[in-house]
Amino acid sequence: MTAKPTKAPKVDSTLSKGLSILENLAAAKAGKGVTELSIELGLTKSNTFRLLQSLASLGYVKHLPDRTYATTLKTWRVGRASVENLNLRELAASELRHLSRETGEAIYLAVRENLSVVYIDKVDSQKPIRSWNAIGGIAPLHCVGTGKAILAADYSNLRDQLGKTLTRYTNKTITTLKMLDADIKATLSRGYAYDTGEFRERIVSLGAAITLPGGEPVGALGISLPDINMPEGGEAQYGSLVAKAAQSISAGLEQN
Amino acid sequence: MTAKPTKAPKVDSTLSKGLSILENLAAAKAGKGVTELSIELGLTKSNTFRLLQSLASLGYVKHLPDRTYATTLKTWRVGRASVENLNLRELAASELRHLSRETGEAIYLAVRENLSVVYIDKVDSQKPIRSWNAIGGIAPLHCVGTGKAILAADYSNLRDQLGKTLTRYTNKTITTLKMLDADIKATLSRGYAYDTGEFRERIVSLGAAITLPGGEPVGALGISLPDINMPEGGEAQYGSLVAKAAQSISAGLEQN
DNA sequence: GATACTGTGTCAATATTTGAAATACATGTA
DNA sequence: TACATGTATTTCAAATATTGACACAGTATC
Repeated sequence: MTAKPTKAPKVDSTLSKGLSILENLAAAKAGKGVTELSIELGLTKSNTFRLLQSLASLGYVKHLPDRTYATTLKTWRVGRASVENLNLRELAASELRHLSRETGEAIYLAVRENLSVVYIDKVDSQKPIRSWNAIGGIAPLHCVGTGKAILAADYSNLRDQLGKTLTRYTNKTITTLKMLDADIKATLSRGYAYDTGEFRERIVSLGAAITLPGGEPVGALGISLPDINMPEGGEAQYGSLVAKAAQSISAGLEQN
Repeated sequence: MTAKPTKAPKVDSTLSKGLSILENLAAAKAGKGVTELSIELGLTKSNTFRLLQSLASLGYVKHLPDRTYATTLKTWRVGRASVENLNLRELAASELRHLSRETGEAIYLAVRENLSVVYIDKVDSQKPIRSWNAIGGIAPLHCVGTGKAILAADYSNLRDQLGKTLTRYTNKTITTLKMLDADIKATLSRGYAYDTGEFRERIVSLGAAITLPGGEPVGALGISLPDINMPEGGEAQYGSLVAKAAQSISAGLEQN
């Protein structure tokens, strides 16, 4: 599926296995034993054991008293360092709060990663009925507000990377490039992207891209809410709010 | 320094080198080239190159157009996941027991959920007259010890999410942001939060936040008791007890 | 105390990783 | 344009580091 079409990957197997253990452990609620891990990952027990030893020596996992293994916070620290150097979060923080205050809905800061957006920061909704997405969560580029905003900002490049048909998530999802072309055009003329429930049933979102001086998108802001929370004329209102906020951050980048 | 005194470490070198590249790249402000990396890490260029290829195939680093390599957000997501599954209860269990032994009062472990704290663990009071709260119960952030401690640890973010006026529960409840500002300031200087009966009439509580190395709060410890149980000078005594316990858990996180 | 699981250690076979050196590419300089 | 210098890639044979099978050691369960 993620096969590189032109090149043979040729990944170092030790590294690959070690990282897959780390991923598995990081995603686990509780520690796991050698046998359990080896089965899940399709490795031999000895191999799994040795890799765990190595990861433990390196400080990435720890050996719990109940003889299971779990990730340490080193994993977290390494990852955290990498987003800190992308100081978008800092730059966007005040606008996130502003949007939250204005709308009371969930506000997201997202960046693109391949054909998805990754949420790198958010402010939770203050309303009882709310949409939910964890920081670190991902969503497909072609069906959420933030994603479509980024897409629109770099469409000539990104369009070709999308497959011929787009994965459907709801009955509102845009699944053909032709339909997407029209939607992107509308997005550009409006100044914000509008997702009418194309990823999650009944969850709508508005998004606007944060761009570098040259116009290259580095991320996007989004407002996400259950459709029943949407007030009369909310689309235009929230849309222009998010667009203005994104513009303001983009302007801040200029003087960097 | 971290040498295992009894055992030979015997770490898989490929894994070790790969992770050190990842660490180095994550800590870097900008992308780095093969040569630069190989020199910094004391590896040969070929070796570095191959490992970078592998990491790229696995999605942990990306090859930028300027021929340098930088970490992707995958690194961050893996780490983030590990924090979300942090088993706070286990880590905090011994401190909960310790606080219970020292004070005999009800001890709580809480995490934030939007503008409330949720109690995820507790040790019941051993005294006949006691306060009570179920595991899974919630309380507003702005009026209990655990909540105010968390608030204080991330005030710049959380302050704006609070409404203009705060819900009143007792005649002690802090209901304006201005008053809250002052209380948070006092909390920070003391090292623990003090609730004088602001949520439940005549139930006071002390709280201190458990924080990640960066300072981000992941939860809080609290002691809750009927005011008539409070001994002479109990505020400072219990306050510093809970603060010390929370610090100890936080410190435990560091060296993970 | 036997059974059936786990986790941990050993070791030879060999597949995998490695470093040196050759090559390609980019950029700058005359 | 040719040349020089600095990168990034590729190749490939050598050998080391990794691997899986198996043996062993704990623990829990019956």
